[in-house]
Amino acid sequence: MCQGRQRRERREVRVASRGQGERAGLSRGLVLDAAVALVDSNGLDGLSMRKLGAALGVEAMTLYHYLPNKAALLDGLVEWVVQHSATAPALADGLSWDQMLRGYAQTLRATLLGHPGVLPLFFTRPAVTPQTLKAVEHGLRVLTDAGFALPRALDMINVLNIFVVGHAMAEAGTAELTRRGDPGSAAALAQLDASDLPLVIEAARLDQGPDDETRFLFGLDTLLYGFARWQEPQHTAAK
Amino acid sequence: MCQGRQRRERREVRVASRGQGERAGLSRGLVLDAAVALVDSNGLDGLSMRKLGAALGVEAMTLYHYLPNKAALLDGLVEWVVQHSATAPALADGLSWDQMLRGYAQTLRATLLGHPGVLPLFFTRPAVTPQTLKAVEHGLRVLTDAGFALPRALDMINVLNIFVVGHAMAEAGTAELTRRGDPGSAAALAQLDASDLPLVIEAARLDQGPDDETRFLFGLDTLLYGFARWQEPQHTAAK
DNA sequence: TCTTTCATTCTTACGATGTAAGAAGACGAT
DNA sequence: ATCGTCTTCTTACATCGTAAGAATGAAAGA
Repeated sequence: MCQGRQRRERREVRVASRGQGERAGLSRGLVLDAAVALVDSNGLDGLSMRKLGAALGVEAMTLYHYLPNKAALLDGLVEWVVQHSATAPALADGLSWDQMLRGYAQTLRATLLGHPGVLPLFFTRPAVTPQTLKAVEHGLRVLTDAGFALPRALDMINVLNIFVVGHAMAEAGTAELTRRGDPGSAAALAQLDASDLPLVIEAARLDQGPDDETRFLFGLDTLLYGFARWQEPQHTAAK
Repeated sequence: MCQGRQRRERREVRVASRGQGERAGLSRGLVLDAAVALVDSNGLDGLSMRKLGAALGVEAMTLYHYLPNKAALLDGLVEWVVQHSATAPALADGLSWDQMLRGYAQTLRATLLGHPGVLPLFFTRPAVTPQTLKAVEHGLRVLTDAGFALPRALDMINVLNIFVVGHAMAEAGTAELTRRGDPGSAAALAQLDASDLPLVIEAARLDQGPDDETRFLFGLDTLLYGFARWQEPQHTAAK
């Protein structure tokens, strides 16, 4: 195994230690796996080419054989998360259009929250993969079959996506803030005249119970209820 | 340009040229003004302490007299945008609850799109300032007066905020993508079997007309229509 | 077997970044 | 003048993405 002679300095024994000149047996997939793991445990800021290389037992420049640059690595993270998302529930047949959208939204939220570090990338790197297009196609079919006009159906999917990603982002953002002390809001609140904000304070007091998921479901149900308005009546009963 | 014409200029020829040892007359406000201008023209990536210093005719380290670190600078950007937002329309009296929320959402969207580079910061840096709390208080009062339960009203404001910020972010994100070529989606689309996605293709063909604002208003109206469901009937006619 | 080729990995180096530490200049008060 | 204080600059360090090219080892042709 570790046949490395000590011509050079002795390397620290790490997970992926190799002898001198030995190959690491990498691939784009393995690099992305390691990158996601790194981001999951250390956040996006903790992802650098050098650290990723170290996690794989390799120098940073080696990674450029599998990815042209760091932007491609970030694209790969989004792609990875999308491909590891469990889309099966939402693609099941026999669901009504609102059940389908509900399942889709909840699955997407769970997927995104499973990798909060990758989340911000979803805004600037639209994940247009065969898989996501298939999902959109399926969604459009269910919605048009249910009596929604095609452009309307696309708007609905678009709005729903924005809400889900935005809500997950907000959840992950506040979670990260509370994780490291949250110095800002306390100071700002302290210097305010509380008597000027009776409703805010009362609401904060009442609102300690509901968690993020409850709030998410409130928004989701609101959207679905609002969508129903656009369903054209002559199709409501059609298969 | 006209830089380095002399070793040390004593007269103030340009905005940012000072004699040796002369003071720059900075302040936190001026630093933030310059930072916003820099981000507006060069994007978030174009903002570095050195570049910001150069824009102000000062070395990078000088900025640390007005801000403890770069995170505080980013916080300041969010604060700046919030404080320069025109909240007046939404705070006008005599509006129905849905008119108020509509105006608020449209004003917020316009503000955010006015500084797209700052936008991503809104997710991780909740702008809890006296001004925003005042706006929330006003919103809660209008909504409770209109017959919404207080926790429900807070959820509504929360969901609306997420939708507006999320939508603005998506708009700014795709705008930036098209600004620099958008190589990804074309390649992905080309290698797909178009016949598998008839609805997606038809929708894309039909959807060339509506712009971002139309889509935004669709989502906004959907939310407002959905919110109305929670209005408790005994108050609908009050005040 | 030797040699050529090629994929993979490493070394070195450059410019840019955030910022710690402290020196140095300018100014108001004594 | 001397002092403190505010402001600015200088220098330096670790870390970042990555360009250029050398070194290694495996596979393939001679």
